[in-house]
Amino acid sequence: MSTLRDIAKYLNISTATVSRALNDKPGVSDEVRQQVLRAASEMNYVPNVAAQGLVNASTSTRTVGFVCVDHGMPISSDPFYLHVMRGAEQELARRGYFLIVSTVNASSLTNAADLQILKEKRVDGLILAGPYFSQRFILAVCAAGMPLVLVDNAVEKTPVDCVMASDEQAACEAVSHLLEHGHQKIVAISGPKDWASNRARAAGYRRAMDEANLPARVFHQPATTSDTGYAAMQEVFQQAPDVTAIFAINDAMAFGVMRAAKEHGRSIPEDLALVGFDDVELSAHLTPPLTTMRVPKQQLGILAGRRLVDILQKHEGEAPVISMAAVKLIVRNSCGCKGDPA
Amino acid sequence: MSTLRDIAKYLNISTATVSRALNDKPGVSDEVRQQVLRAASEMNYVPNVAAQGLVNASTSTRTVGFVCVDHGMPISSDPFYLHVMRGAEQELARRGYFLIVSTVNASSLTNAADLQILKEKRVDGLILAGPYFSQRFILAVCAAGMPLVLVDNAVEKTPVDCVMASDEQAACEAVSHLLEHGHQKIVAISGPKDWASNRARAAGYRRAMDEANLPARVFHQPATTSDTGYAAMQEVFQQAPDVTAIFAINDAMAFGVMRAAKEHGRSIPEDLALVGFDDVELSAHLTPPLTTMRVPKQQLGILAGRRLVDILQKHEGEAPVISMAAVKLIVRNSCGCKGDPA
DNA sequence: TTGTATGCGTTATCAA
DNA sequence: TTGATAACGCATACAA
Repeated sequence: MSTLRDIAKYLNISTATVSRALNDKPGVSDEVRQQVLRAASEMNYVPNVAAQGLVNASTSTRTVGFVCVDHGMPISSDPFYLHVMRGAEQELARRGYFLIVSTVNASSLTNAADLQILKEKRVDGLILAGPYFSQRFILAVCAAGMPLVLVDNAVEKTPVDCVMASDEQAACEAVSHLLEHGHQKIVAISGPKDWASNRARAAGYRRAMDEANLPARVFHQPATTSDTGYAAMQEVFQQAPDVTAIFAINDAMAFGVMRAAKEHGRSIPEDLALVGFDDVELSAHLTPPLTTMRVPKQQLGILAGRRLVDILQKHEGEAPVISMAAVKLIVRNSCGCKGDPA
Repeated sequence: MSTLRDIAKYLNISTATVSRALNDKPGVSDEVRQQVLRAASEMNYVPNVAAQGLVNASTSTRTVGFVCVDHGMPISSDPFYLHVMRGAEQELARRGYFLIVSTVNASSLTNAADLQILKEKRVDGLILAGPYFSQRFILAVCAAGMPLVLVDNAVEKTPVDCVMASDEQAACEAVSHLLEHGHQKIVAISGPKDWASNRARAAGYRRAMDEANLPARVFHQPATTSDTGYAAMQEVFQQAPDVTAIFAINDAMAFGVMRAAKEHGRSIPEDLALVGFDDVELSAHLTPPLTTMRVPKQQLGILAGRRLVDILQKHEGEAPVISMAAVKLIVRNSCGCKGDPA
């Protein structure tokens, strides 16, 4: 409840000195600095953000925004980004920042600059989570001078800070696992081509196939849901009925694959091997349990938060960096490996 | 980017008048008011929260905090409160408020008033989600004059705003379903006695048993996780080996029950019927699929957000209210009902 | 090293 | 109905 002035009065010095001492600025004798620090803690001083935010734009709100887009789908079935958010919040809190979360619906994403959170200058920086943000939108935010970190997204030409899973390599590993099982006719099922993670994962698939001198084929869908996985599988059954293994670009699509396979009387993994990607909660509990690549969702958030604070505190000096979190193969049964005895 | 002064200058009037017009305060002619409103929208005026927050505490930050506690457990396995948060964010955004999320660890919950979010006066009100907040803590927050809405929690004597599921009635319904299957020896498995939802659900169980003139017995555990569900089940097998049906206070505990039953060679539902509570994502996908009571998690958040804004805007006039969201029985197989042909 | 003075954008008080 | 002006709490340019 006490203010800078209270401390100044108490010590019979000026508020300017108190401010300098508290902010580790030069121009204060060590002795006075100590006194101020002690008094501040005794008097339970807490800076007033509003006042700080008001002063010449140099200062900050120590708040960042976490934005993801509500794409109609029942997000409840995919708490992926919620876990990312948790990670971000955790890291941000550790470094003294607060997190404002905001879900925008896809339609309001056209005009870049009418994110309420931006207009009101409530945040020092933004974490944009998910592939639904368009290049144009992202670049517009950048152009507005707002520090930015992308999660599970990336822009093509311009360098922008982002954190991804190591999609390409992990996809390659997933497909290699299928190859080790002896499969040769392996097809990939994916969502939109222009999503960064899809692109990278498809590339990993292609590399693995190429290294094995096998032809690659990717079936694209407009989304990466269970339903589109199902739809993709119908295509596969029609156009490539002899495939023996599927690499699904994410677990949700893999679920659709399982449903389609069951309807076609193909049992997994005997008649059709399957590997997913993400390792969402459900995957371990399906029949058969899904072999998949585990993306460290919370760590993605931690990395994003950490990077954003670095940018904020270093006054955006350095060039953008791309962070990639390691992904782990989780062997369960859908690939053909034997299950746990349990 | 434009300020009050910009508008004032543009219209050749004073900032005071502009402020009054924009805030629907009396003392402005309709004509001027119209002009101001038009100019504001033309000039793309957005109020500066920092400045508003600085001025005599009368004004607000239009921000509320959503805090839940990190209780060591891998929260990832239970995104319950994340869904609540989504609901809150959605409703709050609709009413022009922002949401700061904050996860505190259990240990820092002792000193009520050192929630950073409170000290810094960043929020106008708080949503406290989950049963982990102690009475003392909650009352301390209230005493600090911070508007407050509880979710899935409630205090004993003092009236505090809160939103719950209709736990008592739903539990009664769940147990009734078991009774309709002809079960008589039905036992309840629960967590801590002093959690509001556990108390209410146990009461519902007791009422149903009582109405059927059957003896009731509740096995308590220190938490409501899969592991404690498993532990509780061990007790049941020892102390009441002849039970034929279990009412688990939540799905997580039900998962533990299923595991224990399998180990004891009791198959569900043939040898042991089971009903859970919450309907988390996983429940539909277990073998057998879990019959359970569906708690509308997102709606809980919506209700909490709505109530908090009401409090904030009505200047905390009226008395606290308890909102209870309806809960729906989801019949699957663990209770003994036949499954879907699918 | 320290203090004085000013401004940030808004609301509130008081006078016109 | 309007306008001038003083706060709000802090950071900083400038003077001492």
